[in-house]
Amino acid sequence: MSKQPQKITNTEQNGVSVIQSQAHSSIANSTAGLQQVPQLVPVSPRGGGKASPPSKMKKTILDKDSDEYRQRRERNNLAVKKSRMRSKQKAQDTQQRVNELKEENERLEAKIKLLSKELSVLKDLFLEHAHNLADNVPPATAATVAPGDLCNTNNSSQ
Amino acid sequence: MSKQPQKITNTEQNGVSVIQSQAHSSIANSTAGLQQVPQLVPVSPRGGGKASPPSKMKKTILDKDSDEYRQRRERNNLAVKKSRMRSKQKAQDTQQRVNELKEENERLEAKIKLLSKELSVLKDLFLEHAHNLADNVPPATAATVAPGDLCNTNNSSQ
DNA sequence: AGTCATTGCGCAATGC
DNA sequence: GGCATTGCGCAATGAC
Repeated sequence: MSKQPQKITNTEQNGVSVIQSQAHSSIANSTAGLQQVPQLVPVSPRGGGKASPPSKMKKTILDKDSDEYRQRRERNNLAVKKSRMRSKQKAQDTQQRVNELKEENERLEAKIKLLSKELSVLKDLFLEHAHNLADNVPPATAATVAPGDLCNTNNSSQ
Repeated sequence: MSKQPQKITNTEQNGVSVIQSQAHSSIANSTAGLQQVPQLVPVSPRGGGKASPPSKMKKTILDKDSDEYRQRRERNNLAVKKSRMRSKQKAQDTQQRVNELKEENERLEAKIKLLSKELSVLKDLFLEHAHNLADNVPPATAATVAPGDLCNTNNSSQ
């Protein structure tokens, strides 16, 4: 969201475009030789001889052709790649976890069904028996059971 | 500590795409007034009469300064952004799904525990009663129960 | 001050 | 032709 009718394409600095190149030297560009043309080197930060720490200015402009720059880039590229790989892996793992959990869920649900069934059978049996007893002789332990407590097949937890 | 980059995978943005040759050039881009050097025309990829549609050669080299090019880029950038947003959203959703499933899992597990408990209580009661009966009078329906079937609290599915 | 890790972004190739 | 995906490099920023 947000797009203006403008074709900006570049990372401009805070007002100072730091672009510099040229000198297509050799540097081991095993990657590829690039070259940019513009050469805009910002003047020194401040004509002053002093440098105030609490200041908030851009640091040394980075030289694109610098050896260090290239090295830094390369390292970062590597790090980026690593990071992305890891990120992707994680996403994949998460997805798999979902599948596993789903399976587990089904398993549990099946178990619940089974237990419920067992329970209901047992309860019915029990009730039936209790009736029989009541029909003939006064129950002994049967009455102790408190059927109301165990007879709710529909277990409602929260 | 890791490895050294040694691949020549480079598709730098600035430097044109290195399709299959080592042609690269181009310049930068800028936002404000920076001139570019739109002079970059890779030679024809195939030296031949070409003109065969079914051929698999690169098409006209794209001009960076072309209006259409810019437009195409802009569109793609938009699409990319959208795609990435969606991707991220999806990952997030998946993560949440994991959480939900985990919760559900716990719930189910608790329920199982409860049912198991109920079942065991009922069974014990039942057995006890059966014993009582056996002690006094020969059982009637109690024998029909086949305790072995219902007494495995530890339900082991597959 | 120095390093790696993350992240937004644009480019280009490629898959529909 | 067009959008969607994806890998990649760059740069800013975060976390040590």
